[in-house]
Amino acid sequence: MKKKAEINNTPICQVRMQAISDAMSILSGKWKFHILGTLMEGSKLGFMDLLREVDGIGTKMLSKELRDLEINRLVSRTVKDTKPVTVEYAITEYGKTLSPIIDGLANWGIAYRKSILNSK
Amino acid sequence: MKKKAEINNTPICQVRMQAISDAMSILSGKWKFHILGTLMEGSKLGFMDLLREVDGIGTKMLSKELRDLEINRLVSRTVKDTKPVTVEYAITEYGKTLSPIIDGLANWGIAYRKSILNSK
DNA sequence: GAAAGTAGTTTCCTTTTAGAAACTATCACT
DNA sequence: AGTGATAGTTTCTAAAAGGAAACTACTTTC
Repeated sequence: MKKKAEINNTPICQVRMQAISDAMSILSGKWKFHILGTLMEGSKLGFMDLLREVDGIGTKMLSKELRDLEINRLVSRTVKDTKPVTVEYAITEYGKTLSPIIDGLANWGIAYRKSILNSK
Repeated sequence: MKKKAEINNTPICQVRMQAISDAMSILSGKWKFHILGTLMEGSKLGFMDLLREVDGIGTKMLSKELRDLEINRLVSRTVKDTKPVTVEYAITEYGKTLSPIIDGLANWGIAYRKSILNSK
């Protein structure tokens, strides 16, 4: 005689689900992981550097994604008073806490490719 | 005199980036993690069970997301020849390999909430 | 003074994603 | 014969995401 949700009704599950939604809303979009991954490799990159490194991205998306990441304190933006004004984007200490997740995702993706090749 | 991408031009980085794209394309969408998380808690659930457990999802999305997960071998679908036909959805062994990632994401999301509260 | 590099913004358009509601189809119970 | 449960599909629509190209604005170099 169960009509309502049972499994996901526990407070622990609801907190977990909410946490996953939070994390995904911050990391969603086509480019976030690529930008973060690039900044984790080579710290302190300019806008044009990122535009070259992140294959396929355009200025509008790069600008928007960097703003999102900055708002969430995962990336820092520093304007330098150089001759032609330059901007330094870098990953923050807080942003670095994502690296286990990014590594996990990358390794899972690599294993996934292998499992497809092996299953043929 | 660098004009082209340097960091992400290494084969290792390209494989990593591709792997992240692969993983995200499989796990993208609003509901995948919720469905997987639910199936990890309570194995063997029917369509209507999932509809009740996954708060807010509709039949169209549930059906579509389950199909995607099944195609990627993360979820199994078994039709039982019961009186009114029932279907059992369960997470596969392969799907379970995602649990460290889901846990990582959940824990990061929980920490993120806390960091926001503390920074006030 | 024209070209090229810095860092973006704006506009317009297409594609993708998601949701609500209605519908199909089968079976059991009353 | 009507109600309610199973498991979906279909249609129509709205909102979000993404991209190409043009544009701003400033500076240095040729």
